Amino acid sequence: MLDKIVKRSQGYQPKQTLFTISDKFSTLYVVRSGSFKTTISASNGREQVTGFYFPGEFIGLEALHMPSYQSTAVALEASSVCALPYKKVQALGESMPRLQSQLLTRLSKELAGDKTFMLLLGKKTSEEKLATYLLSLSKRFEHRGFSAKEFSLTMSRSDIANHLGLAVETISRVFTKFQENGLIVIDGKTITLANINKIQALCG
Amino acid sequence: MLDKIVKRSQGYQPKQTLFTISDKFSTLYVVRSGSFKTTISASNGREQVTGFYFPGEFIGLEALHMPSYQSTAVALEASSVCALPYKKVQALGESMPRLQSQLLTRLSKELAGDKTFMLLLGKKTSEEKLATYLLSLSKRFEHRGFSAKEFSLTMSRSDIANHLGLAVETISRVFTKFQENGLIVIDGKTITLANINKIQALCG
DNA sequence: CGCAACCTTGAGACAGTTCAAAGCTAGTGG
DNA sequence: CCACTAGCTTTGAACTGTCTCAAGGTTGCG
Repeated sequence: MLDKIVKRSQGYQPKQTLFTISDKFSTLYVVRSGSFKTTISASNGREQVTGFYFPGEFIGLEALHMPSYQSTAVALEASSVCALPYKKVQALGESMPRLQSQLLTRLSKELAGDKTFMLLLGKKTSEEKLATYLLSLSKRFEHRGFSAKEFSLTMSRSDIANHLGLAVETISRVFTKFQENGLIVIDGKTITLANINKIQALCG
Repeated sequence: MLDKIVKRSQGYQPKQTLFTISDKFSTLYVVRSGSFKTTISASNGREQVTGFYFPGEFIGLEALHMPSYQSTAVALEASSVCALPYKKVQALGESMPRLQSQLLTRLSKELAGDKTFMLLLGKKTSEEKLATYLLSLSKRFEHRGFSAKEFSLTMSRSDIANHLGLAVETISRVFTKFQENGLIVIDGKTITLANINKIQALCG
């Protein structure tokens, strides 16, 4: 269905920018391969990682009907995307309510996810935060047909820490503790969830 | 436009529930008068206030195309809403792309707001949090044609604290400090922003 | 008017931060 | 193919913003 409006499928290098807050909004992106992070920043330079995006997921939904993007999106590794020029999506949507409906579904799911994430940021301890985060990644990968137990952490410790509202050092310590307790095994960028039940129990 | 699908306009008492997480999703609500809060809760009983809603604002958007609501909505004062049965919204949307477009806009704005809120929860100090919150309320009221400087805090200190990821005691202390520094004046439930520039400067 | 819920203030405790330094890893060019 | 460097990660130790606990004030409803 979307084939008709995919403008191009483009490659990105690690740290390459997909769009910036100051860019005019024109295009929705769907991750084809690799992974991305989105960030927003406060006036004083502090940054918040607002999300990570994997194959099949939409980037830029929060900018729909806005003059410009509301965040900055950056590739975490060698990645590629499908670009959906929004004008075409909209034009096609007029005759295909299903398409708009698809978008509504994606948006409301991301919204629901963000509300859940507020609970994490506002109420959880560092261990609960990391446990919840790892499990959420696991479920997303599983949903897309990948292993729920073993996957690659393409984002840096610092990105994870920032996203979860913690200092890098804290994340590092919790990773170490989880490993000592046999919950996970880390080998380079690859993490294995050795005891998903125990991780689940730690989520709070 | 929406007149055709408004099912009823109903009144709610303080603390009365609009919907619960366990309720089947069927209806979108638009606040007509008063105010509401939405919350989600963790398995262990901890709760997070995910948002406050004032006249003209939609409640329940994150449940679109979901089997059930994703949060609980409760009236903060005597309030009323317009109920939009989603089936009718959807049916009408087929022939009126504008309507779906309206929904997309609302959703993406709420999404953008939530991303900004992550920055607050993850990176700001207690003073920055409260300053940002007060200013955000001020802008929302101004946008709807009410005073930007003086309005009623219909939610409890405890709701504010919870929403901002702080303890009630901390919020109380910051309110006191802001008052001592001449930033605000509080009289019962009414707050006056005495020095918006200074508050703005504190937002971080 | 009296009770229950809410708000404020104080003092001590602690989770997570900051600062500092050493270990590791991956990418680059000779 | 190895040596070198820059950036990332880990670990330790001291510090601090916010929380928790406790108690006294205030508000508003019935």
